[in-house]
Amino acid sequence: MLGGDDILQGLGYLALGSRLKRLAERLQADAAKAHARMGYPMKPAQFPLLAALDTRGPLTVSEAVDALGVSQPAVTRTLGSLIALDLVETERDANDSRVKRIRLTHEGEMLLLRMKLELWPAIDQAAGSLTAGAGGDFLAMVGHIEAALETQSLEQRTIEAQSDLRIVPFEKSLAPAFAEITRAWVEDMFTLEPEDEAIIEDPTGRIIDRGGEILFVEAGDLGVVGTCALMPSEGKAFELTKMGVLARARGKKAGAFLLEAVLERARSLHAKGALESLFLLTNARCEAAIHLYEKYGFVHDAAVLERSGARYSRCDVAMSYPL
Amino acid sequence: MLGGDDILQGLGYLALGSRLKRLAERLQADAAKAHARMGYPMKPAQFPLLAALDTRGPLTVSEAVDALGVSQPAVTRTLGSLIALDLVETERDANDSRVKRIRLTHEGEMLLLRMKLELWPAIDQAAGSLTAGAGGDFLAMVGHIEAALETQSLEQRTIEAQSDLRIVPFEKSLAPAFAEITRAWVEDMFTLEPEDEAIIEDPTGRIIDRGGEILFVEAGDLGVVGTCALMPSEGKAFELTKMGVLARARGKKAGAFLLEAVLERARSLHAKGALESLFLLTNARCEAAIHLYEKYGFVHDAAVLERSGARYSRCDVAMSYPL
DNA sequence: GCTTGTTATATAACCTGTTATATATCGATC
DNA sequence: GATCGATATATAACAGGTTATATAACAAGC
Repeated sequence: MLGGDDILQGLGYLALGSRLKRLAERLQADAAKAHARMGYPMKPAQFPLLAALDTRGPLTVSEAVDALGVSQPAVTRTLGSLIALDLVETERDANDSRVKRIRLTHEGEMLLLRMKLELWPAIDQAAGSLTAGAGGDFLAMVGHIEAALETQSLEQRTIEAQSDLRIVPFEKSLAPAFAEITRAWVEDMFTLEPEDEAIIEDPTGRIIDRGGEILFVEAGDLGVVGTCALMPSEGKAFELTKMGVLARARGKKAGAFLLEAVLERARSLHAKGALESLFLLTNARCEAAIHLYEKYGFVHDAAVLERSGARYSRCDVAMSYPL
Repeated sequence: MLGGDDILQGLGYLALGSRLKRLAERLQADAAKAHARMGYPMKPAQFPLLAALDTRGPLTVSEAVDALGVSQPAVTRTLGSLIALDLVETERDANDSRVKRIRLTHEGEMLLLRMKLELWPAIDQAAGSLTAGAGGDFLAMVGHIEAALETQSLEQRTIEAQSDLRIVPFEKSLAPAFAEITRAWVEDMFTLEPEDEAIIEDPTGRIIDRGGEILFVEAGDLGVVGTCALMPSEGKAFELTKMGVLARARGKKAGAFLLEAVLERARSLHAKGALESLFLLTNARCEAAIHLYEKYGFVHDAAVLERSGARYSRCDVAMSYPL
């Protein structure tokens, strides 16, 4: 059924919801087939309610909601379909006419008796055999996850796991931020050269319109605090350039976050055939930056230095990124 | 969210489908919340397709079906919603105009880039924390189950795990079978007494109409091969009686199966207040039967023998069932 | 070159879950 | 005892999965 390798598996925990849903659909479809084969007039969504009535005796709608852990409309609908099959019946409570008490009919009890003896043990055994040899008690793990979700929702856990860094793509209104950030770090360590000026003045013309990209990183309340560009060079070679993060955002790993994003874009452009090679030019005094570049896979490349190093007088280090 | 104890947990593997569905709904709902919080215009069902396009490049609809493991209409619908959001676009294949190739738009690529960096690692980590300490690798187990399902469907496994025994409740057309089975075993070991004759002649009047029950067991091609009755006695005491299985069905455990069903009915009647006590009368020569009764919880009871033993001359053993 | 089966995608109808909201009744308070 | 918030159930609309079937284009054989 699953042809080739499975994308959902590759996504790890991210796609767990989709994956469990897919698995659940299959299990329910097979359970429905088994019930149909035995001639039981039931849909799989109905038997949790039947089972609840069997083990707990008559229940009100609210009690059933509580016992099954599904929404109240889900119970109301299932109830309707079971009444249509004459398997359950309802009566209003004598004391409180809002509440409806659900009980099995005799027919329902007999059907349930047959299912419990004839089919359910087989399904239970079959499902058990699916998980056998999987290296643990699957039901217990599902129970553990349900309990963990009760303690703290996935959404809450996500918020806690999340950093406040955001990626923002270039748009005209961000041109001043691009200039400001670039000026800040260049003037801090070097002096602004004509090449810098030209790019800062017209990022749209020099980068965007020529097929390049500029990304920004935003750090929560601090707003845009960093930028980095992929600028087309000779042929399909691109230069990673103008990477800088404002001093006030140090320590938030904004640089690494931004570099990751830019490299992701470079790989995507490479996959589309728009980009064939990627290099960068820098200066040996930028130790932290060079360390970061190395960490993300850039390698020192003398050939690049020779070919393009003359663009900036400050440039004495060149690196390229293996694609 | 789950009030009190959870019926689905109590059902074991039987309700695994419903339970996984419930869990998946929660995970997807939380993932949707997280995406909404970040301002991404996406529904959780869409991101498997986006992720597939991201990691595999442009895909045809069929390739996406294959990669995601969902049905083709599901992909077609998701595709429609992503096109409406301008995140993907399609083009007809040049060679085969039936096939539609899906690719990310630039906007889609940028959104995906942001999600991949800003949110997905947090969701992945959060979901991972849910399963931490559950005593095993949950993802690996899910993968194992998926693989096991590929090998053999749950339905096939169910068929193999199933015996061919069935329970059939009384109806008029089964009165002759009731008589035949009862005659067979009584006449085999004893002689038919007036009490036997009366019940055999009119099971409806003597048992059913008085609130009793008669169940039959059917063994595949052999048809109905056994029966057993719950007959109202004094007050709310019931007698388990006329239990017999035809010789040709020996070795299929039909007796145990039937007894289980009858006791289930007795417990149900007890829960409703219709039955207060249950006893049976037999003869010491019926060793196999007595052994079975003991196995299922009946205990020898001299008081019962004294009170009701006179009904049959063959009776020298009485037992009662603790409720 | 027409027919006929196969393949790729689209559409329809249904299932079962959800959330949001309506309705009816209860219970408590003024 | 009228009102008003809370509670029990019903209804409506939507989400995302399914199966079954329709439509269009390709491919192969006569």
